[in-house]
Amino acid sequence: MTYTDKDTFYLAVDCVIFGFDGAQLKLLVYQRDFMPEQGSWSLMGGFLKKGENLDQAANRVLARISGLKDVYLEQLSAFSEVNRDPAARVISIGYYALINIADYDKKLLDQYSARWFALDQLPPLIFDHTEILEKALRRLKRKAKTQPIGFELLPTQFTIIQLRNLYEAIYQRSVDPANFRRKFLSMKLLDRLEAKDKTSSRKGAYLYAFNREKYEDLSAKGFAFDVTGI
Amino acid sequence: MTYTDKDTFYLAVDCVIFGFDGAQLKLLVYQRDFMPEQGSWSLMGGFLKKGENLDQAANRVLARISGLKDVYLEQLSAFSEVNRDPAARVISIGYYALINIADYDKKLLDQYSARWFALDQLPPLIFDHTEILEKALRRLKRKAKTQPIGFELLPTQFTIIQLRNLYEAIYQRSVDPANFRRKFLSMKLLDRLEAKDKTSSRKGAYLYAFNREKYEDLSAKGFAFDVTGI
DNA sequence: CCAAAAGTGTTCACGCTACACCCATGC
DNA sequence: GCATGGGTGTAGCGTGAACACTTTTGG
Repeated sequence: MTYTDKDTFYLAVDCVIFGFDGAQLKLLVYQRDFMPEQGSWSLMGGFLKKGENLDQAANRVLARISGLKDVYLEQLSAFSEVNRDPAARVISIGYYALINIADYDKKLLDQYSARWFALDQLPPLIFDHTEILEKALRRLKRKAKTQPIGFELLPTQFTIIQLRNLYEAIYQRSVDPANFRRKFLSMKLLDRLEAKDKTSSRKGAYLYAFNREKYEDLSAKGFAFDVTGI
Repeated sequence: MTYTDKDTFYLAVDCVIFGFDGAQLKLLVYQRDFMPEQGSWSLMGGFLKKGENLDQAANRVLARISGLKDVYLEQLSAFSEVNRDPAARVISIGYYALINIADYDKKLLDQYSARWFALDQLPPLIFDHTEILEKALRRLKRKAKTQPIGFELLPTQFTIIQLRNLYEAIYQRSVDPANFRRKFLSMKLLDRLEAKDKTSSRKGAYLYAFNREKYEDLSAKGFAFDVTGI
């Protein structure tokens, strides 16, 4: 071995898992079943194994608690304070995931003592997990303006109003319905479907679907998704 | 130890070091003096030690090759492909630094077989260092629009034209002089000095200094640095 | 017909863009 | 006085913000 005089470290991944219930942005956390801090609320995490890279480790951890694969998952950054985990020197790589909360298998909640919390009702989290969450939130707020990642949090069919509710939840402020609608439809990335959602009005609201192929096409031609001015 | 059944890993930091010579954005790289890939061009890097966090390790590495402290340094992300370093499993945390190239101690170039390269004249880099560089460039391009980090690459006194040259170098495109000047001065973060720089014209161009105190003040009051529309 | 939610139109102000123009200075 | 780069003025266009307005439907 070439680097035998160098130190080695435990490496963990911790996942900030976001979901959207139609009104609020929510976070999936669980109660640790091992020491230290057994019983305290924690982000879903796990240790990196020799044969895998960090993205693979994060996907493995996410699949375990959510039952989901092919989920939007993005690396945040490394958290390395010397005493962040009192039990041992562990460097953690933060990730955040966006999942459609309706796809989530509720049976897993009991199995892992997990719970969805609204962001303003979160219990205290262990270690530096609140810091990881804050980084995830900042990243989500930034990315949602310039990448079409909001759709990851919605069902495949959704109304413009639901989409607006999502953006209002992410940015914690109200958004003008008329301008939001125009802004999004002007990008021509949403296909209007025949069906209407009549659960919240007599008139009914058209359902739309995000046309990812069209987005990829336009992106290749220099188009930039942008809803900075909503 | 609590996690004794878990794997451990070497952890490295690799620094993308940017400088600006007045016309071009440049990158400081060096020739490795140890195996593997001895003699190949590489980002400046080093291994994390037990008693320090990643930011400290990156600053240590940077101080060694540049002789500089208190340099702008920001974490990019983790690079963890299983075979990225053929000699051993090493997870690297990428960083990028912005330094005033005039402050740089040229004596260190020989000492470390280091060299400044223009971005379009870079030699091949080892491992995944080109990927780290690309991430650094994307980050720099994004950040320079919304944070006053460009000044880190300039002397404390500079003309508006020099500042514009820097932005043109970062974004690889020409920028309208009139609009750039107005945009920057409208933020009122630059103090105009008495002195003029007469090296490139008879008339002379006023020197300016970035007023960081004013920036901090305004930021606290909700002001957002923004040159997106240059 | 009415209430309520979905969806459209219209005006205004501001900021980016482009480019014409003026200014200061050394030779 | 004129060439050269530094610096200012300004008209036009596009877009976000605000809010009034029309549409649709079940009761």
